[in-house]
Amino acid sequence: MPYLDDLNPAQRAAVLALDGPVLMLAGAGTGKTKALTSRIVHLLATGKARPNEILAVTFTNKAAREMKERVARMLGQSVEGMPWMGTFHSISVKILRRHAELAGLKSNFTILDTDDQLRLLKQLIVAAGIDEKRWPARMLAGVIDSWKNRAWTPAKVPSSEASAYNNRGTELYEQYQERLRTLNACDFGDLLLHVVTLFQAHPDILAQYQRWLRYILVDEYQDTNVAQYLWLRLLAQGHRNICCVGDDDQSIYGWRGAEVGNILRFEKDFPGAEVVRLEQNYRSTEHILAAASGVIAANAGRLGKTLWTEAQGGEKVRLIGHWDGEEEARWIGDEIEALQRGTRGGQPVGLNDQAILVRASHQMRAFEDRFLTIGLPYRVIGGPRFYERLEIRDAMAYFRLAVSPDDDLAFERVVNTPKRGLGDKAQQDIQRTARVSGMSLLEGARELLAAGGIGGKGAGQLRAFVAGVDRWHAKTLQQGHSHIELAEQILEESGYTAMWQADKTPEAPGRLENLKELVKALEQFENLQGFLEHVALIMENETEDAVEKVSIMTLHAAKGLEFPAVFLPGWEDGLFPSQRSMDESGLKGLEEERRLAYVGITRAEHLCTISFAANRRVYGQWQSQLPSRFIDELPVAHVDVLTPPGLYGGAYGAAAPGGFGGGSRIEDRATKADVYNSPGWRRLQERSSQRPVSQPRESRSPVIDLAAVSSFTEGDRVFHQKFGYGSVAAIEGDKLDIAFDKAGVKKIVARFVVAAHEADDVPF
DNA sequence: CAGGCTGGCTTTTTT
DNA sequence: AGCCAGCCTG
Repeated sequence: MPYLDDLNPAQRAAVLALDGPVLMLAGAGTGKTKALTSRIVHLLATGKARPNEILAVTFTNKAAREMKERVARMLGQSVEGMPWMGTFHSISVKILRRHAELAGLKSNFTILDTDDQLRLLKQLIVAAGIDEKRWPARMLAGVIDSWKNRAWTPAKVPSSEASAYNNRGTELYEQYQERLRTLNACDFGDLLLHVVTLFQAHPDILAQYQRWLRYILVDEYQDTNVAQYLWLRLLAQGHRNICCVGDDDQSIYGWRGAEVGNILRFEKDFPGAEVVRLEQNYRSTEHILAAASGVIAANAGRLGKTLWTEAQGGEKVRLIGHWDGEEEARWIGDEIEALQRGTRGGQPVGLNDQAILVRASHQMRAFEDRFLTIGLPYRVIGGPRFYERLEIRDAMAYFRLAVSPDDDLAFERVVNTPKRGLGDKAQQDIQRTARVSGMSLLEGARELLAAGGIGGKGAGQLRAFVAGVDRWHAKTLQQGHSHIELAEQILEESGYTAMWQADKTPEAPGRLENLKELVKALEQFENLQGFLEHVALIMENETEDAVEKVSIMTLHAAKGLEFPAVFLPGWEDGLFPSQRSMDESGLKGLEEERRLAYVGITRAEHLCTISFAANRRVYGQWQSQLPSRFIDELPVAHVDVLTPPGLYGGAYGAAAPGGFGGGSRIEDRATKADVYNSPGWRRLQERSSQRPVSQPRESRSPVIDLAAVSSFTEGDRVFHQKFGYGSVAAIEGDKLDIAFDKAGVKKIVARFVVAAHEADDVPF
């Protein structure tokens, strides 16, 4: 078994314990995925299970894909034969399609995304005569989601929740479920919920799956919610061969229903469970690990793990304070360039190997602005995703309508997009006609037209729209017709493409580009149906870039990733830990924030730089900030303080041995006199005075595109990917001051913009 | 029906 | 400060 030789003792123990319940506590960077995949390979190699008898569950498609690839690589063959490897949701859909009728659905039910869900709820809210302003649909969606996360059907919502959504929550939840059933649709929460209720109501079906799925593996167990927990427990009750992998210290999704409790009480749920701890870290230096451990140690109720590494030395975690957020961004930009060139000492660090991890996405802006100015390539991870974009959702609605003409939500979305002269009045008439006759909106429209119930110009256009849907639908039923051509035809004939071609806003060219990409994505599918099914569950858009870029993302988005150099800006109380988190969830919230800090630090392999600013604009108001309480928890021995003494912040650095602060209570930091007289603070001062704050660097930008510099003159019209159209107001070397039509004046490096006329003819 | 104005909100996000 | 939704006006 060559794959076993590759493992350390703990990993091997986790792989060899095939039977019975196993909890694999895998710290950051301890080779968790390796152990997990080896375990699957071992199950197959020992003949304990056949490929279709292993249930391997992850949260994200990305994790599922990664697992598939790694197992395939280790086996030297594809994993086509492992149908039960996927996300909770994709596996649930598979189960639910088979038994849809038992959940009151047809097996071709559609899966609604958040947007559809919200529009539906809005309708119910209006119908119930509730002021949507005071009681927003988002709130109701949140309430219903949290109930579904707890596996509560409308009947099971406890009376203690009766006050939810102005006392109308339960009632609306019931109506919503009713509506979904009529539409033959599910939201994401339903996928899990229906499977759980199905298993509970039909022991025979459950037993069948229990018999089938002899071995169960679960990744990121600390992120499971109650519904997922029940889902797993029901399935695992058969053979009790369940292996859950997770790290309680990395549980950061409590706010969306994840229960750390699930992992904490695993041993109670599964008596006799074997617990294996993976603690040898292969990712980070000892200083980085020590810093992370120092912070997380402040959390109570941990299962407890101590990461260690054989790696010696390395750089300490760096800590620096700045005057404000802009200076912080400037300094980090300089540091990144210095690392890239290798002028900071040590090997050059490529931009792909550097990341900035922020608490909240609005923090990204300062960095984007700065990087645009200095021409530092960056990529933002986790922005709006491809399939969530307006134009993609519109196009998808057209496709849905072609496939199922009775899809009312799709009908509503596009009946007047592009504008067909069908305003509120016309649409309400259609709705009413449909409701009265108990038909779909499309049929309602048809009937209304026949009855002459639609006025003047709208009538002709609606007739054309209905005829279009009929035509497209007929084509989806024909064999041998190219679905790609059909898609193009739909976008063309509906006037949707033309709508964007006529649009002169800066986003229009990009949207046309996206539509082209959408059509291209169809190539990988047999037909439109297959494509729609895929998109409902797999909302992702991973683009591999040829150009090296720094990554900017939230701490949440960074989980599971690693980078040689990591910057953690904005470590200020209120921002990180987030005030809102503490207000809403108290100590629990604070502890989750602390785990977020732990996740952040442990992303770093070699260099981790934490920073904070003394002043920051919050909602447009300048505020003076205190350094994060987490900074007090960093062990002094593993941190280099780069901040000039007495300058900014200044509140960190009390005398307690081993840490910067004596505690995390605000009162502690208020006694500044003590702090400044303390040995700890003097030590900090001595250390930081030995080094310049940041070495002066020769001025920046390795690559200057001379062609770009010379090709603009003042007054030129230009186009920028993010800011749209504008005119050149001033030129300074390779930098342009551009007055954007929408975004105001910005300083931008010339190679980031194109002449406006070039942007105009993006072909479609 | 467009376009402009005002008022309210503002953490994290996968499926 | 900036974004969005809803409202009013032309």
